[in-house]
Amino acid sequence: MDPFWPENNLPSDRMKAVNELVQGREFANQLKAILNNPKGISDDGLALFSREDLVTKILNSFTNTLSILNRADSSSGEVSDQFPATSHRCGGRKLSEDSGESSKSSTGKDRRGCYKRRKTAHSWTKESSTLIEDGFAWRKYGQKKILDAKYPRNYYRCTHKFDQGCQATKQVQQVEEELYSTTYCGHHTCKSIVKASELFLDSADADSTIFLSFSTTKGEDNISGDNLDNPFFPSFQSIKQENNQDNISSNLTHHQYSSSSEYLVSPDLSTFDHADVISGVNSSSTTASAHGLDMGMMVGSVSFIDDVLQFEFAE
DNA sequence: TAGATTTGACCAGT
DNA sequence: ACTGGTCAAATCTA
Repeated sequence: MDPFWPENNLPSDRMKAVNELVQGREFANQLKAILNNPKGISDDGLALFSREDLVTKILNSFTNTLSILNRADSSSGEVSDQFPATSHRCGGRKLSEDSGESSKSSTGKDRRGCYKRRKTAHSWTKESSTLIEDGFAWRKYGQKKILDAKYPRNYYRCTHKFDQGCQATKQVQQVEEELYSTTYCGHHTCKSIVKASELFLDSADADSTIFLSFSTTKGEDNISGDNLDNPFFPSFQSIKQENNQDNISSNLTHHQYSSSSEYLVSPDLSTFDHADVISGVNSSSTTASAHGLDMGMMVGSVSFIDDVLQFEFAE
């Protein structure tokens, strides 16, 4: 029997899940077509679909599929770490070990500690001198004194963890008086990703400078050879805004990524270990250019056209 | 009063 | 055994 699809699941659920995946594949194909077109413009000169829209659609497809699978999963009385969307609350824990026999639980209905620690998900670390507003809604769920650390570490999860099954988390560690290290784990699959996009799109006004970091460094272990020639493969990593363009070098935030950023239209196949250089920004046309200095040269430009990010790269 | 934060306990990984 | 990640009751706040 298929362990992922027990006998008592409704066939309609299976069909819904399949349909969601088929739809997601279709969106992914459209995205691939766009990525194969360096300018994101079709032959007739018209702009293709918004990449961000497609990414959102694909993520929604996954979220919906997970929800369906979760429903099916809970109805089967099993729990799965693969499908943690909305019922990630102790359902499958071996409660008999604790609830019935353990005397550790003070109330007898204490459910704390009911969790499965996630294996190392995609994560990336960002350091900055201030706490960063990244546009996502975070809920603090823990604070921990870390050995040899001067300050406690704060743990945040996405506010939409339970209503949308978003598994994104972040840890904020104050390293020094004015230095914070934020580690993001997992990607947002919630609607707030739109909010984040709007956040930086809206703020791309003429008075601000947009800093973009690119890297052409290959990942360690999960590069697919087929993608190496894709000009979007080493997609841009981060966006930082500063009001004073004179401070480009001093204000650059250094990022270390092991997967792509939330804003990216990226096949999520590369890893990054170096954020490189911003060359210049033309704020009047909201076009930015950037290049990586070491490991293979990459020059690219990014512009906002009708709220759609347009990428252009040249080797 | 609902949602967010605090905080001690629990548990997984090493 | 120890450390760090997560849970959930208690508490806070808008």
